[in-house]
Amino acid sequence: MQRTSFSGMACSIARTLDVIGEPWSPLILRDVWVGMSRFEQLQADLGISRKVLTERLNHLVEQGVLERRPYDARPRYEYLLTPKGLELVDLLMVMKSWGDRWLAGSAGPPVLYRHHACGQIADVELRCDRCGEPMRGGDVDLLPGPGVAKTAT
Amino acid sequence: MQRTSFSGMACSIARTLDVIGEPWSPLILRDVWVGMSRFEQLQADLGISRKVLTERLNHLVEQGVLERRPYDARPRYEYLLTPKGLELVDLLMVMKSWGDRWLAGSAGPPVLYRHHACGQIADVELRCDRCGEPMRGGDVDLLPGPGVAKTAT
DNA sequence: TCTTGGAGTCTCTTGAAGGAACTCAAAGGA
DNA sequence: TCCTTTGAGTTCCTTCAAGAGACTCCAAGA
Repeated sequence: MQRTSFSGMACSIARTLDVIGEPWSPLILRDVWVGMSRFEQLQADLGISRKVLTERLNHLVEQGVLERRPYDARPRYEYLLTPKGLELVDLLMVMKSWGDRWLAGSAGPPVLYRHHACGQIADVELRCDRCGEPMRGGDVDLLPGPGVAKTAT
Repeated sequence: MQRTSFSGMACSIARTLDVIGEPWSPLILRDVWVGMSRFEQLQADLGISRKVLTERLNHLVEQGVLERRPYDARPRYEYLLTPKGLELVDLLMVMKSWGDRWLAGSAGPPVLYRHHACGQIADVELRCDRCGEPMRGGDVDLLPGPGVAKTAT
């Protein structure tokens, strides 16, 4: 995996990668999001080594993305999304759209989303939070912000 | 890095990770997006090992995310985003928003986006491509799609 | 002919990922 | 009371990717 940590870079993309950029982490997040919350379930579903799963879960809990909670009098725990983690699911939804579009082939999307608000099968679309118009890679200029060249505090 | 390939999974998130999930790949994409297109520039900016940079660039070219193009009569090449790659930038923009919100701290965002359409400093927001209402992790149900349990073709 | 510079390739070392066996603690059954 | 079961890790060993830096190759220009 990445032996070099990205967290020192003055870049929110790099910092985000330090939270969920390690191998398996996005898939763990996906599984927890859809309700697979226990160690054994995750391990069986992903086929990940138990050692790595332990490391990833610990990291995600430390980063405040998951919460570890006992669900029994015996030492049994489950992992749940925090609000911080739920907002990370945005990323998964965008990955799903891109994968559906470019990698699903003739078989079509493996999974569909039904949007609660309208009840339709839908995908996400990126829009400007100011004007509401579409906002994608080619639609912006980059400017230095206040946090440029500073480490996060 | 991930020794286990995710590409066999019937999941567009996993498949997308097989394209840009390796360490450094999203940062390479970011750099190319903002106009850093040459090997030496990328290596110097990221501090990545030359061997790994070569591997990543080759993989991204194979996957159709980048295009390798000579820019001189001498053997000199530059890397450019393909349309497939430009759509992947959606992912970077969402990572930037999340990182700004949860990791930037009091210093604030290192980088700002100015949206061409409205000229304002803005961030992306996820909306439903059917009804236009906000669409996030908690706003959808998952259904099996036509490509479920099939490998992509 | 020699030098320069971009774009890699090679080699060596370190350490993360895979895989499988082992541990631990509480509950429930014989 | 002791034994078994089960979820949740922990340990250990092997393999292979990442880091670091030296080396190569090739064409242009001095």
